[in-house]
Amino acid sequence: MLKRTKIAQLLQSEQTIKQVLIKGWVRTRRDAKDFSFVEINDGSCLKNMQVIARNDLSNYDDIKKLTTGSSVAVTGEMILSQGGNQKFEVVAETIEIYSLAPEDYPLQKKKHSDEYLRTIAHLRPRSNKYGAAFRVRSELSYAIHKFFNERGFRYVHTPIITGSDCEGAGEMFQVTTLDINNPPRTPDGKVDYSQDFFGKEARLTVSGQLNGEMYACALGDIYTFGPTFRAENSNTTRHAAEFWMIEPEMAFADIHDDMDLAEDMVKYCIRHVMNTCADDLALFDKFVEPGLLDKLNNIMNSGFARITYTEAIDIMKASGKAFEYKPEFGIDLQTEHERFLAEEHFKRPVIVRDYPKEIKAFYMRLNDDGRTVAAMDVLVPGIGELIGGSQREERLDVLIKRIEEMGMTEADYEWYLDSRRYGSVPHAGFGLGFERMMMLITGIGNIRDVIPFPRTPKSINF
RNA sequence: UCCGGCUUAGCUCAGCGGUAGAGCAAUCGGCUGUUAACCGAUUGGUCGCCUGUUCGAAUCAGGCAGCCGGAGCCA
Repeated sequence: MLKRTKIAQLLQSEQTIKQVLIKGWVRTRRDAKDFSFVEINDGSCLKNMQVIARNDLSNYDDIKKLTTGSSVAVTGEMILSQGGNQKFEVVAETIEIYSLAPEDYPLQKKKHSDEYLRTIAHLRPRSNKYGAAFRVRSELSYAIHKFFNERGFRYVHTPIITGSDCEGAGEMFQVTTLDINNPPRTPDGKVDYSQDFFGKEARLTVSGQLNGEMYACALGDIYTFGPTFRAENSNTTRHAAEFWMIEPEMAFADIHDDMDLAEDMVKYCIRHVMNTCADDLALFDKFVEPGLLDKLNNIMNSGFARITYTEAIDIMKASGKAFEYKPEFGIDLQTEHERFLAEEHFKRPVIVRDYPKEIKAFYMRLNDDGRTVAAMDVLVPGIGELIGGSQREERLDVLIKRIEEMGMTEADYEWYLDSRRYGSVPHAGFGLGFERMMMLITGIGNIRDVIPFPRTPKSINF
Protein backbone atom coordinates (compact mmCIF):
# COMPACT_ATOMS: atom_id res chain seq x y z
CA MET A 1 0.00 0.00 0.00
CA LEU A 2 1.53 3.27 -1.14
CA LYS A 3 1.76 5.91 1.57
CA ARG A 4 1.04 9.56 0.99
CA THR A 5 4.01 11.90 0.76
CA LYS A 6 3.72 15.60 1.37
CA ILE A 7 4.70 17.92 -1.46
CA ALA A 8 7.23 19.77 0.66
CA GLN A 9 9.11 16.50 1.12
CA LEU A 10 8.90 15.48 -2.53
CA LEU A 11 10.33 18.78 -3.69
CA GLN A 12 13.41 18.20 -1.54
CA SER A 13 14.13 14.97 -3.37
CA GLU A 14 17.46 14.65 -5.17
CA GLN A 15 16.07 12.42 -7.89
CA THR A 16 12.95 11.23 -9.63
CA ILE A 17 10.69 8.74 -7.83
CA LYS A 18 9.01 5.77 -9.53
CA GLN A 19 5.79 5.91 -7.57
CA VAL A 20 4.33 8.59 -5.33
CA LEU A 21 0.96 9.33 -3.76
CA ILE A 22 0.02 12.94 -3.16
CA LYS A 23 -3.19 14.40 -1.80
CA GLY A 24 -4.28 17.98 -1.91
CA TRP A 25 -6.44 20.71 -3.39
CA VAL A 26 -6.50 21.84 -7.01
CA ARG A 27 -5.15 25.37 -7.42
CA THR A 28 -5.59 25.60 -11.18
CA ARG A 29 -5.95 23.41 -14.23
CA ARG A 30 -4.76 24.05 -17.78
CA ASP A 31 -5.71 21.86 -20.72
CA ALA A 32 -3.23 20.77 -23.35
CA LYS A 33 -3.98 18.77 -26.45
CA ASP A 34 -3.82 15.24 -25.10
CA PHE A 35 -3.65 15.93 -21.39
CA SER A 36 -4.32 18.40 -18.65
CA PHE A 37 -1.99 20.17 -16.22
CA VAL A 38 -3.39 20.05 -12.70
CA GLU A 39 -1.64 22.06 -10.00
CA ILE A 40 -1.98 20.51 -6.55
CA ASN A 41 -1.28 22.24 -3.25
CA ASP A 42 -1.38 20.31 0.02
CA GLY A 43 -0.47 23.12 2.40
CA SER A 44 2.87 21.60 3.32
CA CYS A 45 4.65 24.37 1.47
CA LEU A 46 4.03 27.32 -0.78
CA LYS A 47 4.85 25.46 -3.98
CA ASN A 48 2.36 23.34 -5.90
CA MET A 49 3.00 19.99 -7.57
CA GLN A 50 2.23 20.01 -11.27
CA VAL A 51 0.38 16.85 -12.25
CA ILE A 52 0.13 15.61 -15.84
CA ALA A 53 -3.25 13.95 -16.41
CA ARG A 54 -3.23 12.14 -19.76
CA ASN A 55 -6.44 11.61 -21.68
CA ASP A 56 -6.06 7.83 -21.43
CA LEU A 57 -6.94 7.93 -17.72
CA SER A 58 -10.21 6.08 -17.20
CA ASN A 59 -11.89 9.05 -15.52
CA TYR A 60 -10.42 11.73 -17.81
CA ASP A 61 -13.88 13.21 -18.47
CA ASP A 62 -14.27 13.86 -14.75
CA ILE A 63 -10.72 15.18 -14.44
CA LYS A 64 -11.54 17.80 -17.07
CA LYS A 65 -14.22 19.04 -14.68
CA LEU A 66 -11.75 19.64 -11.84
CA THR A 67 -12.18 23.16 -10.59
CA THR A 68 -10.09 25.36 -8.32
CA GLY A 69 -10.59 24.18 -4.75
CA SER A 70 -11.43 20.56 -5.59
CA SER A 71 -9.71 17.82 -3.59
CA VAL A 72 -7.87 14.88 -5.12
CA ALA A 73 -5.47 11.99 -4.51
CA VAL A 74 -2.92 11.32 -7.23
CA THR A 75 -0.60 8.38 -7.80
CA GLY A 76 2.08 8.39 -10.43
CA GLU A 77 5.74 8.80 -11.26
CA MET A 78 7.59 11.94 -10.25
CA ILE A 79 9.82 12.93 -13.15
CA LEU A 80 11.92 15.94 -14.08
CA SER A 81 9.66 18.61 -15.53
CA GLN A 82 10.07 19.83 -19.10
CA GLY A 83 8.64 23.18 -18.09
CA GLY A 84 10.83 25.87 -16.66
CA ASN A 85 8.94 26.81 -13.55
CA GLN A 86 9.30 23.64 -11.53
CA LYS A 87 11.91 20.97 -11.01
CA PHE A 88 9.56 17.99 -10.78
CA GLU A 89 6.12 17.01 -11.97
CA VAL A 90 3.99 13.92 -11.46
CA VAL A 91 2.67 11.91 -14.40
CA ALA A 92 -0.60 10.57 -13.05
CA GLU A 93 -1.45 6.89 -13.11
CA THR A 94 -4.62 7.42 -11.13
CA ILE A 95 -6.46 10.51 -9.96
CA GLU A 96 -9.09 9.94 -7.32
CA ILE A 97 -11.47 12.85 -6.96
CA TYR A 98 -12.58 13.34 -3.36
CA SER A 99 -14.79 16.32 -4.01
CA LEU A 100 -15.46 18.83 -6.77
CA ALA A 101 -15.65 22.44 -5.64
CA PRO A 102 -18.70 24.10 -7.21
CA GLU A 103 -18.41 27.20 -9.35
CA ASP A 104 -19.13 29.51 -6.44
CA TYR A 105 -15.86 28.60 -4.68
CA PRO A 106 -14.93 31.99 -3.20
CA LEU A 107 -11.19 31.87 -3.87
CA GLN A 108 -10.52 32.78 -7.47
CA LYS A 109 -7.32 32.36 -9.44
CA LYS A 110 -6.47 36.00 -8.93
CA LYS A 111 -5.27 38.39 -6.30
CA HIS A 112 -7.85 39.16 -3.65
CA SER A 113 -7.90 42.08 -1.27
CA ASP A 114 -7.05 41.42 2.39
CA GLU A 115 -10.40 42.95 3.33
CA TYR A 116 -12.29 40.43 1.21
CA LEU A 117 -10.21 37.51 2.45
CA ARG A 118 -11.01 38.56 6.02
CA THR A 119 -14.67 37.96 5.24
CA ILE A 120 -13.78 34.38 4.34
CA ALA A 121 -11.28 33.81 7.13
CA HIS A 122 -12.24 30.14 7.18
CA LEU A 123 -10.99 29.69 3.60
CA ARG A 124 -8.17 32.19 3.33
CA PRO A 125 -5.45 29.79 4.54
CA ARG A 126 -5.91 28.08 1.16
CA SER A 127 -4.45 31.15 -0.54
CA ASN A 128 -0.73 31.54 -1.09
CA LYS A 129 -0.27 34.52 1.17
CA TYR A 130 -2.28 33.24 4.11
CA GLY A 131 -0.97 29.71 3.79
CA ALA A 132 2.48 31.24 4.08
CA ALA A 133 1.47 33.45 7.01
CA PHE A 134 0.14 30.59 9.06
CA ARG A 135 3.06 28.29 8.32
CA VAL A 136 5.26 31.11 9.61
CA ARG A 137 3.02 31.49 12.66
CA SER A 138 3.54 27.84 13.49
CA GLU A 139 7.30 28.01 13.03
CA LEU A 140 7.51 31.20 15.05
CA SER A 141 5.65 29.54 17.92
CA TYR A 142 8.09 26.68 17.82
CA ALA A 143 11.02 29.09 17.75
CA ILE A 144 9.78 30.74 20.94
CA HIS A 145 9.60 27.44 22.79
CA LYS A 146 12.92 26.30 21.37
CA PHE A 147 14.67 29.50 22.40
CA PHE A 148 13.51 29.37 25.99
CA ASN A 149 13.90 25.63 26.30
CA GLU A 150 17.51 25.79 25.12
CA ARG A 151 18.18 28.39 27.81
CA GLY A 152 16.66 26.40 30.63
CA PHE A 153 13.46 28.39 30.97
CA ARG A 154 10.41 26.48 32.23
CA TYR A 155 7.08 26.86 30.47
CA VAL A 156 4.40 27.88 32.98
CA HIS A 157 0.67 27.83 32.29
CA THR A 158 -0.86 30.80 34.02
CA PRO A 159 -4.65 30.98 34.31
CA ILE A 160 -6.90 32.24 31.55
CA ILE A 161 -9.75 32.98 33.97
CA THR A 162 -8.76 35.18 36.85
CA GLY A 163 -10.46 36.34 40.01
CA SER A 164 -8.28 39.40 40.10
CA ASP A 165 -9.64 42.52 38.42
CA CYS A 166 -6.41 44.35 38.99
CA GLU A 167 -3.74 42.85 36.78
CA GLY A 168 -3.19 46.41 35.71
CA ALA A 169 -3.11 46.16 31.95
CA GLY A 170 -6.44 47.35 30.66
CA GLU A 171 -10.15 46.65 30.43
CA MET A 172 -11.19 43.05 31.08
CA PHE A 173 -13.92 40.73 29.83
CA GLN A 174 -16.21 39.41 32.53
CA VAL A 175 -16.80 35.69 32.83
CA THR A 176 -20.10 34.65 34.40
CA THR A 177 -22.75 31.94 34.36
CA LEU A 178 -25.37 34.27 35.83
CA ASP A 179 -28.41 35.12 33.74
CA ILE A 180 -27.56 38.68 32.76
CA ASN A 181 -31.22 39.43 32.13
CA ASN A 182 -32.20 38.39 35.62
CA PRO A 183 -29.20 38.17 37.95
CA PRO A 184 -29.56 37.42 41.66
CA ARG A 185 -29.43 40.57 43.79
CA THR A 186 -28.15 41.38 47.24
CA PRO A 187 -30.51 43.23 49.61
CA ASP A 188 -29.00 46.57 48.52
CA GLY A 189 -29.76 45.86 44.86
CA LYS A 190 -26.31 44.96 43.57
CA VAL A 191 -25.62 41.80 41.58
CA ASP A 192 -24.96 38.97 44.01
CA TYR A 193 -21.77 37.43 42.69
CA SER A 194 -21.60 35.02 45.62
CA GLN A 195 -24.08 33.02 43.56
CA ASP A 196 -21.92 33.15 40.43
CA PHE A 197 -19.88 30.15 39.30
CA PHE A 198 -16.73 31.08 41.21
CA GLY A 199 -18.55 32.77 44.07
CA LYS A 200 -17.09 36.11 43.06
CA GLU A 201 -16.50 38.18 39.96
CA ALA A 202 -14.27 36.52 37.37
CA ARG A 203 -12.59 37.86 34.26
CA LEU A 204 -10.38 36.83 31.36
CA THR A 205 -6.72 37.48 31.97
CA VAL A 206 -4.96 40.52 30.55
CA SER A 207 -1.53 39.28 31.60
CA GLY A 208 0.01 36.29 33.30
CA GLN A 209 2.85 38.35 34.66
CA LEU A 210 1.92 38.51 38.32
CA ASN A 211 1.42 34.75 38.38
CA GLY A 212 4.57 34.28 36.32
CA GLU A 213 6.63 36.18 38.87
CA MET A 214 5.57 33.70 41.53
CA TYR A 215 6.91 30.81 39.47
CA ALA A 216 10.12 32.63 38.59
CA CYS A 217 10.64 32.99 42.32
CA ALA A 218 10.54 29.21 42.58
CA LEU A 219 11.76 27.67 39.32
CA GLY A 220 14.23 30.41 38.42
CA ASP A 221 13.67 31.29 34.76
CA ILE A 222 10.18 30.79 33.37
CA TYR A 223 8.03 31.94 30.48
CA THR A 224 4.39 31.93 29.59
CA PHE A 225 2.98 31.74 26.09
CA GLY A 226 -0.77 31.83 25.80
CA PRO A 227 -3.91 33.74 24.94
CA THR A 228 -4.60 37.11 26.49
CA PHE A 229 -7.69 39.29 26.35
CA ARG A 230 -8.31 43.01 26.33
CA ALA A 231 -11.78 44.55 26.26
CA GLU A 232 -10.40 47.86 25.04
CA ASN A 233 -12.36 49.46 22.22
CA SER A 234 -9.22 49.69 20.14
CA ASN A 235 -9.73 49.95 16.41
CA THR A 236 -6.25 49.83 14.97
CA THR A 237 -4.12 47.58 12.83
CA ARG A 238 -2.08 46.59 15.87
CA HIS A 239 -4.72 45.63 18.49
CA ALA A 240 -6.99 42.65 18.92
CA ALA A 241 -9.32 41.65 21.74
CA GLU A 242 -7.78 38.17 21.84
CA PHE A 243 -4.09 37.76 21.18
CA TRP A 244 -1.16 35.65 22.28
CA MET A 245 1.50 36.93 24.57
CA ILE A 246 4.89 35.67 25.63
CA GLU A 247 5.99 36.66 29.11
CA PRO A 248 9.38 35.51 30.36
CA GLU A 249 10.41 36.18 33.92
CA MET A 250 13.91 35.71 35.34
CA ALA A 251 14.89 35.47 38.99
CA PHE A 252 18.22 37.06 39.95
CA ALA A 253 18.13 39.34 36.94
CA ASP A 254 18.15 43.09 36.39
CA ILE A 255 17.00 45.42 33.63
CA HIS A 256 20.15 44.81 31.59
CA ASP A 257 19.68 41.04 31.67
CA ASP A 258 16.12 41.72 30.58
CA MET A 259 17.20 43.78 27.57
CA ASP A 260 19.78 41.16 26.59
CA LEU A 261 17.13 38.46 26.70
CA ALA A 262 14.70 40.48 24.61
CA GLU A 263 17.27 41.23 21.93
CA ASP A 264 18.54 37.64 21.82
CA MET A 265 15.02 36.27 21.57
CA VAL A 266 13.97 38.52 18.70
CA LYS A 267 17.10 37.67 16.73
CA TYR A 268 16.79 33.95 17.43
CA CYS A 269 13.18 33.86 16.27
CA ILE A 270 13.92 35.73 13.07
CA ARG A 271 16.82 33.42 12.30
CA HIS A 272 14.69 30.34 12.90
CA VAL A 273 11.90 31.51 10.60
CA MET A 274 14.37 32.55 7.90
CA ASN A 275 15.87 29.09 8.03
CA THR A 276 12.60 27.17 8.00
CA CYS A 277 10.26 29.34 5.89
CA ALA A 278 12.50 30.73 3.17
CA ASP A 279 9.92 30.36 0.37
CA ASP A 280 7.17 31.91 2.44
CA LEU A 281 9.33 34.89 3.41
CA ALA A 282 10.35 35.32 -0.23
CA LEU A 283 6.67 35.71 -1.09
CA PHE A 284 6.24 38.38 1.57
CA ASP A 285 9.40 40.12 0.37
CA LYS A 286 8.02 40.15 -3.17
CA PHE A 287 4.34 40.98 -2.65
CA VAL A 288 3.77 42.26 0.88
CA GLU A 289 6.74 44.32 2.03
CA PRO A 290 9.47 44.91 -0.55
CA GLY A 291 12.78 44.95 1.31
CA LEU A 292 11.53 42.67 4.08
CA LEU A 293 14.47 40.27 3.89
CA ASP A 294 16.95 43.14 4.04
CA LYS A 295 15.11 44.51 7.05
CA LEU A 296 15.19 41.16 8.84
CA ASN A 297 18.86 40.66 8.08
CA ASN A 298 19.54 44.13 9.40
CA ILE A 299 17.73 43.36 12.64
CA MET A 300 19.59 40.08 13.05
CA ASN A 301 23.00 41.53 12.39
CA SER A 302 22.87 44.89 14.14
CA GLY A 303 22.92 45.54 17.85
CA PHE A 304 19.75 47.14 19.13
CA ALA A 305 20.31 50.76 20.12
CA ARG A 306 19.93 51.25 23.88
CA ILE A 307 19.09 54.62 25.35
CA THR A 308 17.34 56.02 28.38
CA TYR A 309 14.01 57.75 28.19
CA THR A 310 15.75 61.01 29.11
CA GLU A 311 18.20 60.57 26.23
CA ALA A 312 15.31 59.80 23.88
CA ILE A 313 13.63 63.07 24.84
CA ASP A 314 16.89 64.94 24.27
CA ILE A 315 17.42 63.32 20.87
CA MET A 316 13.94 64.31 19.76
CA LYS A 317 14.32 67.85 21.08
CA ALA A 318 17.65 68.24 19.29
CA SER A 319 16.27 66.79 16.04
CA GLY A 320 14.36 69.96 15.29
CA LYS A 321 11.51 67.82 14.02
CA ALA A 322 8.03 69.24 14.57
CA PHE A 323 6.16 66.66 16.62
CA GLU A 324 2.45 66.88 17.20
CA TYR A 325 3.11 66.00 20.84
CA LYS A 326 6.09 68.04 21.99
CA PRO A 327 8.81 65.89 23.59
CA GLU A 328 9.19 66.86 27.25
CA PHE A 329 10.28 64.80 30.23
CA GLY A 330 7.17 63.24 31.71
CA ILE A 331 5.16 62.58 28.57
CA ASP A 332 4.43 59.08 27.39
CA LEU A 333 6.11 58.24 24.11
CA GLN A 334 3.57 58.60 21.31
CA THR A 335 3.42 56.57 18.12
CA GLU A 336 5.11 59.39 16.23
CA HIS A 337 7.99 59.42 18.76
CA GLU A 338 8.48 55.67 18.58
CA ARG A 339 8.50 55.76 14.82
CA PHE A 340 10.96 58.63 14.72
CA LEU A 341 13.40 56.87 17.01
CA ALA A 342 13.27 53.46 15.33
CA GLU A 343 12.72 54.43 11.71
CA GLU A 344 14.38 57.80 11.25
CA HIS A 345 17.00 58.32 13.92
CA PHE A 346 18.46 54.85 14.57
CA LYS A 347 17.03 52.96 11.58
CA ARG A 348 17.04 49.76 13.64
CA PRO A 349 15.38 48.47 16.81
CA VAL A 350 15.80 50.69 19.85
CA ILE A 351 15.43 49.81 23.51
CA VAL A 352 14.34 52.74 25.63
CA ARG A 353 14.63 52.34 29.41
CA ASP A 354 14.20 54.24 32.69
CA TYR A 355 10.84 55.90 32.17
CA PRO A 356 9.23 58.41 34.55
CA LYS A 357 7.50 56.43 37.27
CA GLU A 358 4.23 58.32 36.78
CA ILE A 359 3.57 56.76 33.37
CA LYS A 360 4.47 53.18 34.25
CA ALA A 361 3.01 50.32 36.27
CA PHE A 362 3.27 49.94 40.04
CA TYR A 363 5.43 46.80 39.96
CA MET A 364 8.35 48.38 38.08
CA ARG A 365 11.47 48.90 40.17
CA LEU A 366 12.09 52.45 41.37
CA ASN A 367 15.50 53.74 40.29
CA ASP A 368 17.88 55.49 42.70
CA ASP A 369 16.98 58.87 41.22
CA GLY A 370 13.54 58.43 42.76
CA ARG A 371 11.73 59.65 39.68
CA THR A 372 12.27 56.94 37.06
CA VAL A 373 11.62 53.20 37.03
CA ALA A 374 13.61 50.35 35.48
CA ALA A 375 11.22 49.82 32.60
CA MET A 376 12.23 49.08 29.04
CA ASP A 377 10.40 49.07 25.72
CA VAL A 378 11.72 47.56 22.51
CA LEU A 379 10.67 49.73 19.57
CA VAL A 380 11.00 48.34 16.06
CA PRO A 381 10.62 50.00 12.67
CA GLY A 382 7.12 49.69 11.27
CA ILE A 383 5.53 48.24 14.37
CA GLY A 384 6.38 50.53 17.25
CA GLU A 385 6.30 48.86 20.63
CA LEU A 386 7.09 45.18 20.23
CA ILE A 387 8.09 44.42 23.81
CA GLY A 388 7.42 46.07 27.13
CA GLY A 389 9.26 44.92 30.21
CA SER A 390 10.89 45.89 33.47
CA GLN A 391 12.93 44.92 36.45
CA ARG A 392 10.35 44.29 39.17
CA GLU A 393 10.24 46.09 42.49
CA GLU A 394 11.51 43.47 44.92
CA ARG A 395 11.57 45.71 48.04
CA LEU A 396 8.38 45.15 50.00
CA ASP A 397 8.20 48.60 51.58
CA VAL A 398 8.86 50.42 48.30
CA LEU A 399 6.30 48.29 46.50
CA ILE A 400 3.60 48.91 49.09
CA LYS A 401 4.32 52.62 48.89
CA ARG A 402 3.94 52.54 45.10
CA ILE A 403 0.62 50.69 45.41
CA GLU A 404 -0.63 53.41 47.73
CA GLU A 405 0.71 56.21 45.53
CA MET A 406 -1.20 54.89 42.56
CA GLY A 407 -4.44 54.69 44.52
CA MET A 408 -4.60 50.90 44.42
CA THR A 409 -5.79 48.59 47.18
CA GLU A 410 -3.02 46.73 48.98
CA ALA A 411 -5.42 44.00 50.08
CA ASP A 412 -5.91 42.93 46.48
CA TYR A 413 -2.23 42.06 46.18
CA GLU A 414 -1.52 40.15 49.38
CA TRP A 415 -0.63 36.93 47.58
CA TYR A 416 1.62 38.86 45.20
CA LEU A 417 3.32 40.67 48.07
CA ASP A 418 4.13 37.31 49.68
CA SER A 419 6.86 36.87 47.06
CA ARG A 420 8.50 39.98 48.53
CA ARG A 421 7.92 38.87 52.12
CA TYR A 422 9.55 35.48 51.77
CA GLY A 423 12.93 35.32 50.10
CA SER A 424 12.50 38.27 47.76
CA VAL A 425 15.05 38.51 44.96
CA PRO A 426 15.79 40.92 42.13
CA HIS A 427 13.93 39.73 39.07
CA ALA A 428 12.89 41.01 35.67
CA GLY A 429 10.78 40.09 32.69
CA PHE A 430 8.85 41.36 29.73
CA GLY A 431 5.76 40.90 27.62
CA LEU A 432 5.90 40.33 23.90
CA GLY A 433 2.88 40.50 21.65
CA PHE A 434 3.15 37.40 19.49
CA GLU A 435 1.12 38.89 16.66
CA ARG A 436 3.29 42.00 16.65
CA MET A 437 6.32 39.81 16.05
CA MET A 438 4.36 38.06 13.29
CA MET A 439 3.77 41.43 11.67
CA LEU A 440 7.44 42.32 11.98
CA ILE A 441 8.60 39.06 10.39
CA THR A 442 5.99 38.77 7.62
CA GLY A 443 5.58 42.45 6.81
CA ILE A 444 1.81 41.99 7.03
CA GLY A 445 0.41 45.32 8.15
CA ASN A 446 -2.76 44.33 9.98
CA ILE A 447 -3.00 42.20 13.11
CA ARG A 448 -6.27 40.75 11.76
CA ASP A 449 -4.27 39.05 9.04
CA VAL A 450 -1.77 37.23 11.25
CA ILE A 451 -4.38 35.56 13.53
CA PRO A 452 -6.41 32.70 12.06
CA PHE A 453 -9.76 33.99 13.33
CA PRO A 454 -9.30 37.54 14.64
CA ARG A 455 -11.46 38.97 17.42
CA THR A 456 -11.82 42.75 17.35
CA PRO A 457 -14.52 45.17 18.51
CA LYS A 458 -17.86 44.35 16.83
CA SER A 459 -16.36 41.36 15.09
CA ILE A 460 -16.46 37.75 16.27
CA ASN A 461 -17.29 35.71 13.18
CA PHE A 462 -16.25 32.13 12.62
C1' U B 1 -13.75 56.33 21.85
C1' C B 2 -12.31 60.61 18.39
C1' C B 3 -11.15 62.29 13.16
C1' G B 4 -11.39 61.08 7.95
C1' G B 5 -12.82 57.87 3.91
C1' C B 6 -15.57 53.95 1.71
C1' U B 7 -20.15 50.65 0.82
C1' U B 8 -22.57 49.55 -7.35
C1' A B 9 -22.24 42.05 -10.78
C1' G B 10 -18.73 36.38 -7.34
C1' C B 11 -13.98 39.83 -6.96
C1' U B 12 -11.63 44.84 -8.13
C1' C B 13 -13.70 49.23 -9.57
C1' A B 14 -15.94 53.24 -13.13
C1' G B 15 -20.49 55.99 -13.41
C1' C B 16 -22.07 61.18 -9.56
C1' G B 17 -29.94 63.85 -11.03
C1' G B 18 -33.01 61.09 -16.50
C1' U B 19 -34.61 53.97 -14.79
C1' A B 20 -26.71 50.46 -14.82
C1' G B 21 -20.85 49.65 -17.27
C1' A B 22 -15.55 47.63 -17.59
C1' G B 23 -11.71 44.20 -16.26
C1' C B 24 -11.08 39.69 -13.82
C1' A B 25 -13.75 35.22 -12.17
C1' A B 26 -17.52 31.68 -13.58
C1' U B 27 -20.05 28.87 -17.70
C1' C B 28 -19.68 27.08 -22.88
C1' G B 29 -16.59 26.48 -27.22
C1' G B 30 -11.66 26.70 -29.65
C1' C B 31 -6.20 26.30 -29.50
C1' U B 32 -2.10 24.75 -27.22
C1' G B 33 3.99 21.15 -22.77
C1' U B 34 1.09 24.85 -20.10
C1' U B 35 2.92 28.27 -15.81
C1' A B 36 -2.79 32.66 -11.74
C1' A B 37 -1.77 30.12 -20.27
C1' C B 38 -4.12 32.10 -24.71
C1' C B 39 -8.55 33.32 -28.23
C1' G B 40 -14.00 33.78 -28.78
C1' A B 41 -18.97 33.79 -26.84
C1' U B 42 -22.43 33.75 -22.74
C1' U B 43 -24.36 34.41 -17.94
C1' G B 44 -24.57 37.78 -14.03
C1' G B 45 -26.79 43.74 -10.10
C1' U B 46 -34.32 45.66 -6.37
C1' C B 47 -26.36 50.38 -6.87
C1' G B 48 -25.48 48.75 2.31
C1' C B 49 -30.30 49.92 5.15
C1' C B 50 -34.08 53.74 6.54
C1' U B 51 -36.10 58.60 5.82
C1' G B 52 -36.31 63.03 3.04
C1' U B 53 -35.64 66.64 -1.41
C1' U B 54 -37.23 66.09 -6.64
C1' C B 55 -41.65 65.10 -12.14
C1' G B 56 -37.48 61.65 -11.66
C1' A B 57 -32.19 59.41 -6.90
C1' A B 58 -26.80 54.63 -7.62
C1' U B 59 -26.07 59.98 -8.09
C1' C B 60 -28.37 65.36 -3.50
C1' A B 61 -29.50 65.78 2.20
C1' G B 62 -30.16 63.47 7.14
C1' G B 63 -29.92 59.11 10.22
C1' C B 64 -28.21 54.06 11.06
C1' A B 65 -25.00 49.91 10.18
C1' G B 66 -20.63 47.68 8.46
C1' C B 67 -15.74 48.05 6.62
C1' C B 68 -10.99 50.70 5.92
C1' G B 69 -7.16 54.30 7.40
C1' G B 70 -5.15 57.60 11.25
C1' A B 71 -5.15 58.89 16.63
C1' G B 72 -5.75 57.41 21.79
C1' C B 73 -5.18 52.94 24.97
C1' C B 74 -1.48 49.18 24.80
C1' A B 75 1.16 43.78 23.43
